[in-house]
Amino acid sequence: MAALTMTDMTVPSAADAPPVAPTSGEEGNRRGDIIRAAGRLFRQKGYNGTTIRDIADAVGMRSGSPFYHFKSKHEILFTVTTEGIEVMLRNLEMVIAKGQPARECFEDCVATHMNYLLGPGRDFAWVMLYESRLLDPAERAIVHRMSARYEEVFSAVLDRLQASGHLHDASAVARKLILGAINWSAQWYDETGASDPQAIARQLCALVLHEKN
Amino acid sequence: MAALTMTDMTVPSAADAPPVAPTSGEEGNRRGDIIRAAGRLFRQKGYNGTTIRDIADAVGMRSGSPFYHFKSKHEILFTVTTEGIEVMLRNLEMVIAKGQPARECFEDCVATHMNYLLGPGRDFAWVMLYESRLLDPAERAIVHRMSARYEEVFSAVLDRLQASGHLHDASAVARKLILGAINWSAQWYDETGASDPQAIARQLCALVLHEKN
DNA sequence: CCTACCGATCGGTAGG
DNA sequence: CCTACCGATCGGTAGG
Repeated sequence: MAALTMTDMTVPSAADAPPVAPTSGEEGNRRGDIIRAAGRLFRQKGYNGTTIRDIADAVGMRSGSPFYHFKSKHEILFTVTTEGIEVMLRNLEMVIAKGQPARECFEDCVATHMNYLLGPGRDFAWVMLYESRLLDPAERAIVHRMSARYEEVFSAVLDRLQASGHLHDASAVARKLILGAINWSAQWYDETGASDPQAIARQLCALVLHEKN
Repeated sequence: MAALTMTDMTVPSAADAPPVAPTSGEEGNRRGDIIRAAGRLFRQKGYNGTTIRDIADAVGMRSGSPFYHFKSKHEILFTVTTEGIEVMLRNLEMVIAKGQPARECFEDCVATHMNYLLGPGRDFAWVMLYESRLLDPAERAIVHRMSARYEEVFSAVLDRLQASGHLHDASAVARKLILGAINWSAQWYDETGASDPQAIARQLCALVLHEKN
């Protein structure tokens, strides 16, 4: 479960060069390449519809080579999935640490969630949402625990929203409904080239919140 | 695209008995058996994670026999998918035909949608929502057209809701957000044994609507 | 709807 | 990270 921190990868020094020259003219971190390619393919064709050969092709490897970096296809799925939740949870906690008023905090949380979901986290978040159920029970339990942690934190935001009179219902069902509206956007964002994530987040807030001016 | 009408299947007369005696002691419609078993398996393990042998086993056939009823595995997926949308669209149009006031109509639509999604349509609706993207482009286009038709009808309901002052935003994005909150319930309904579909529908309405008493 | 089967493909490994 | 390969499984078919 070690964070992949692919987000903050910077240009590595020449000393990091792998022992064997990479196929492309790039630097290192072939492991990260595999994860990113796998994420994209898993989203497009599903986990079971993607072969190790697809992934290897996408990063310019031969079919046996991904197993030098991961011990199984399942481990690739697990890594993509946890990358997805970890980033989302980290983002959420950073927003909350700002200590904004309830309403501003909520809108910021939603916007941040959507910015990742529809932007850089497109593949990772999608795989977490729709493919992680194909993991083994033990792995799925870990993922489930992390998702539960996310909801727990999000729940506190909703509680404050209710206390400030902006939200009437902060129950578990209401929380699921709101998160559903948010997460579902990954399904339709592409086809409607319309709004940006930020704007969608604002519309969601307006839909659910009661203004107190 | 012919409706399967598995919903209104009743006890067939003895004259409908298949030429070859079925393995189990039951009546007919092995095709319907296959569709139902496939729906359940596709939801549990995904389309690509389900084999023809899984489906055949589930209905007590040998692995080659499903191809007597369907010309390919894809055709099974397509049939399950269209069954899902057709029923949902039919249900929606029946509710609208009642001619209720905007607010009552909306709540009825949501409740009906959720009753099918979380009840008898669990497998069909799930496959439509999450597995139909694995269809061929041509088949997917048909499914997409039917979903668009559903949204179109649903959109008219939202427009009336806006006209009556119960909803501020009836835009395409708002529609997607509302449908997302509804559809996402299929993801969490099982684990939280709490509310029934009806109650969830009511909470969704309260969350989104402005009361005008 | 069964028997018997096929060609293709898949995840994964040994050995370097 | 490549070469070369394996056993298992898969969707689908011929013929009855």
